[in-house]
Amino acid sequence: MKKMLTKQANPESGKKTKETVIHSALKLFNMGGYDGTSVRAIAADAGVNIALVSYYFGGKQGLLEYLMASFYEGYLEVMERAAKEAEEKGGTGGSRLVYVADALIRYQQKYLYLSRFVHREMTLDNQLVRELMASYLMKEKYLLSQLFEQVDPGMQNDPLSADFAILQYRDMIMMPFLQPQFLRKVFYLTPSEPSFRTNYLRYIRHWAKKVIGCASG
Amino acid sequence: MKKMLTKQANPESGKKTKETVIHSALKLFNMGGYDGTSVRAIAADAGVNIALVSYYFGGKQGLLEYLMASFYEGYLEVMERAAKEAEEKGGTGGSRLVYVADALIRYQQKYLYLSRFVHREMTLDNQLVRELMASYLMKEKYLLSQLFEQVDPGMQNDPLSADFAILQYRDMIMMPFLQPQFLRKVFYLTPSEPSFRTNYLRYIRHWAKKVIGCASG
Amino acid sequence: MKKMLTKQANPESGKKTKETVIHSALKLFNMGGYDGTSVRAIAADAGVNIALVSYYFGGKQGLLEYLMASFYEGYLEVMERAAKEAEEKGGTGGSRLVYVADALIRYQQKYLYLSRFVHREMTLDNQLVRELMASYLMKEKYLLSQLFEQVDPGMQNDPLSADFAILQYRDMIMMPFLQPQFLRKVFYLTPSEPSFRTNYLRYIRHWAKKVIGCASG
Amino acid sequence: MKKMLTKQANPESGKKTKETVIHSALKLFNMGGYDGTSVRAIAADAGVNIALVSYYFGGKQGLLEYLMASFYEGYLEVMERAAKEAEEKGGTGGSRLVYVADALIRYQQKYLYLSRFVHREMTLDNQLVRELMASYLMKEKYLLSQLFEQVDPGMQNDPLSADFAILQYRDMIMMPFLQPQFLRKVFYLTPSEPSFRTNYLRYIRHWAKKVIGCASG
DNA sequence: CATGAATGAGCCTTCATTCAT
DNA sequence: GATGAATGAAGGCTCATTCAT
Repeated sequence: MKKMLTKQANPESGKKTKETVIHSALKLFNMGGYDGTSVRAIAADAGVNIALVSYYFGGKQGLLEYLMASFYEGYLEVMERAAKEAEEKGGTGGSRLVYVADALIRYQQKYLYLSRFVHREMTLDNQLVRELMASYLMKEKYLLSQLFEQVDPGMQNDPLSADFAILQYRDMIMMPFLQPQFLRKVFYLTPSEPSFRTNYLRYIRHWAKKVIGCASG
Repeated sequence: MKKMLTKQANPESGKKTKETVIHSALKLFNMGGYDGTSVRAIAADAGVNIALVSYYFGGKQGLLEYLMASFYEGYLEVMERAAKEAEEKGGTGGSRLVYVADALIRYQQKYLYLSRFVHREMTLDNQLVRELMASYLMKEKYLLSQLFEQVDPGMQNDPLSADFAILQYRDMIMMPFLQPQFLRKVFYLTPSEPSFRTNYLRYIRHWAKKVIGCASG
Repeated sequence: MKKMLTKQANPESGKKTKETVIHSALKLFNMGGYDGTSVRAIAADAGVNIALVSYYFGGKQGLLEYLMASFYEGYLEVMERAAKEAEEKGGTGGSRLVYVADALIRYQQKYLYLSRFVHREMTLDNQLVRELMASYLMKEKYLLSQLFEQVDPGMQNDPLSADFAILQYRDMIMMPFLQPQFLRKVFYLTPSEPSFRTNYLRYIRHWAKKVIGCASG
Repeated sequence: MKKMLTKQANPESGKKTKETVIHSALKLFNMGGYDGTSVRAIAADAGVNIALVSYYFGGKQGLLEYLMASFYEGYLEVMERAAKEAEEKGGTGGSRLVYVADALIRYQQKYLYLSRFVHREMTLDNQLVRELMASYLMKEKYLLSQLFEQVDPGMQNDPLSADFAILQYRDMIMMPFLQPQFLRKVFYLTPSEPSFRTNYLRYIRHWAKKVIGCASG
């Protein structure tokens, strides 16, 4: 009797439940961080059984790794493709930077919680982060370097400045998503809105033209 | 025998022990984050009794609040004083930005662990962060706005761009300390070294001249 | 090997384990009191995991409230039913008092540990006790008053004396269970034995006849 | 400087502080019980240093034993003297019971907190209680038996009834002090007030006359 | 596929006490 | 006589996970 009520046969629950868990996890991770969020809380928020997290992802750590990998694989893929497309389209170096930034901002807007969570978690200094840095972030740097090489070969005179520019470019793209509530409360900016992207890209174009020293097309 | 080692008469213990605890806490918080670090681990690292954390700070949460407040009070004080000094010294607007950045980078280099920890913890979205944002970050924004008003009155035509510039300036100053191991592993930069400050300030000067559009003096 | 012993498949565990915990709790509470007994000790005595107390009762306090409520609900139900039955049976007023006392003594003999524990805990002066007093003990007083009204309307001349009689009646019923080891060690009486009830009821009958002033039938 | 404020030279503090501690201890013990009250809370309530409890009484347990012994020594002394005085005064047996009850109620009214605390703590079943029972309560029973022997030699026919009468007499005397807040909230009686003693003694006189079967003079 | 009882480890906090001052 | 820093032990509770169903 009781079982029939709780253990309802849900033919499509398999995939759906998993996504519900992920959604709840991201929501709570963004409030309390990974370590500050319990599997219990996630399951409760998702309205599913506690054991399911272990069941689906092989434990809390598995969920973390799944999320990190998901983000970076998508992120790097977007970056790679956008860079290629920008190259094919031609245009000035600055326009290429803006094009890639646009794609990455779209991606992060699409996966708002995920992006923020991953960016924050990557500021820790533990083994998992080191491993992810050794793979994903190395590739990210490689892609960025390639992008900037094409963009501004003249800057190679001051390699350090070039690095700083790359760093700032990267930072500019992720910053609004790492600290959305700061932008919202202090600057009344809402990184999740489409209009934000438009406005921010204008600034990035300005930045590219001035700092990198090339027209943005 | 063992007692003689642990319960030694230490006339200056009071303050010293407290600082030892703080040092260990920051060290471990930087590796595992606040929630990922246990009071036990802190006490063990500091070589003191577990109960002391509650004894001195009124609990783990009290330690957190103490650290957050310590950082921001110092940080804002440095920013305020540097802004005033820069103004008194005269010079172009760009030079003022560089001067303030210099002071803040020095401050963060001095409190390396603390800075990084606070910056990361502020990306969470819980009540404590909201409270701190309502006080400290509001004042930070106020100081930054004042600084930029003096610097570049002409930028007011595009208020949004001005906000983005302020945001980027702020971000530029704290980014190396939020992600030091990323800079180290991926870009071979060491934010803790004095030479880093010198090099980075050169870039900031460049940035100020180009993006803000004023000579750096 | 060890796992096979501890994590045995026990189809009826759910209820059984809970009762084991309750039994151990009452046993230990009677020796050391509520505050003097640790959850660890209860779990150890019951041979179950410590976490189960929180799992089943929502914490130590929850266990306390569960026990208190369990006792009083049963106690008041017995009192109410016995009073009604005594009324239906007719008989003198004194016989009604004896009938109700009999039922309540039986109840307390059945739940020996529980009765003693609850009686003692109710002598404290904290919020929980005040809440329980506001509900259960008010009803108890109401039932007793009704019982005595029927029994001895003539006593209303001295309402204070009537109150004292009620109090003494109530006290007479619970006293042997609040201080069993005192009765045992000092008076060689064993409240848990059936013979005790028989003898004690004889005294109660005597008391009713003399103090209340009505034959006991 | 600071020391002068906190460590004031108090010439009479020695004895006064000790009594302050006792007073605070009893106050808190009555609310939360012995195990439910921490030494810290007592010291805080008394406004003295935490270490003083260990210093004065040799630990929390020492304080407990001190209080228990204090109560029973006074209680038994009062009972013994009152019994002797009642005998010297002559009068009926019932008047003797009332006289002794009067003295004991006065004593408990004088040491309200202490009485209640001791009565409750004696309902536990631990080693300390057993020890105290072996000495003090045995003597109490001896005194009571003597008192009742003189009072009602005829009751010896039913020795069990005599025991029950003694028990009820004893219980009648201590009950109002074991459960004062019950009397107050449920019956609007205030055992601490002088008028309560007067009224209650009238009932006791009634009880003695009827139950024990001797005039109260 | 999904459940929930049960576990062992660990969490943070508070305990009563000690000791040098 | 009195203090307060410091301790080791224990407190209640929550953690992520497992396993039989």
